Amino acid sequence: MPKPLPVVDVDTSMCCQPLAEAPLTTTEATDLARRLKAIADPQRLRLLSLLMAAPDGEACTCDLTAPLDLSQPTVSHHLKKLHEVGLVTAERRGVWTYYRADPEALTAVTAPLLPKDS
Amino acid sequence: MPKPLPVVDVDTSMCCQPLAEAPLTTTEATDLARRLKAIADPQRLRLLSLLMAAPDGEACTCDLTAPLDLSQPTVSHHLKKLHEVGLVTAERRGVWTYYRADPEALTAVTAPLLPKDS
DNA sequence: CACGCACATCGACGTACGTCAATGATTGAT
DNA sequence: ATCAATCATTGACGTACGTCGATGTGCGTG
Repeated sequence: MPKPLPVVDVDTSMCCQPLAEAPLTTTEATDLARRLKAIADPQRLRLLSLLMAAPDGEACTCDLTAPLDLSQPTVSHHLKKLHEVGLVTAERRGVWTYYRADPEALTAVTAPLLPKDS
Repeated sequence: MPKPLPVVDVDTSMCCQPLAEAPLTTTEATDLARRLKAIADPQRLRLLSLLMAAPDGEACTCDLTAPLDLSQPTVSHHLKKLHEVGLVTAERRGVWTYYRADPEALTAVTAPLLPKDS
């Protein structure tokens, strides 16, 4: 049999005491989820790691299609997704567009998830 | 006109030098993306924050439907998603199921995204 | 045993996502 | 001006996601 639970006033409308104020508002959660969705993809994670491991920390689109084994439009699409949330920067140099991962934007995504910022 | 780019051997098949080895393998990226997808949702982020801010760090399903303004099946679905990747623990006590956020699992998700672990 | 409560599962719906082939846009070179 | 190369955009396809109502499951009470 299960352990006896600390009964308080179960037969009322409220089964437990109300929760404390949540530290994340609706808009905060929406914005954070938007950035998290951008990196919550295997190919985009590999994309970021490829950029960070690249010489001079940058790479053009044509460099990324082969190691990811994806078509050029797909890589362009992923880079756009990452760019929209500010996780990568884009710089056009001649025919090529060089992408670069933004470390500060990455830490800004992980910061709200850490236990406490005391 | 754009700046003159450092030409090396552009007219060959390879436009640039190949990238350095990526620190993320395909399986690593897939696994990390799976856990990131679990938290890349506004409601699940609010769910986690509600759990962490709750008294004793735990709450049952019935406590979470009202502050999230979601139906009970939807909350149950989100809790299952978080449970599948180990971000929350579930403990049945009587009629209620008490959920609790796992701080170590959260830091394990953010760890690979931080700049360097030197 | 029968009833009520909390929770999980199922089925369905609309929407968003990941991917590609085809096409358009822009740049540098001939 | 024409051409080739890189990249972005479009349209389409299958799949997965978020949400709900309805239903099933398990537990505690009378």
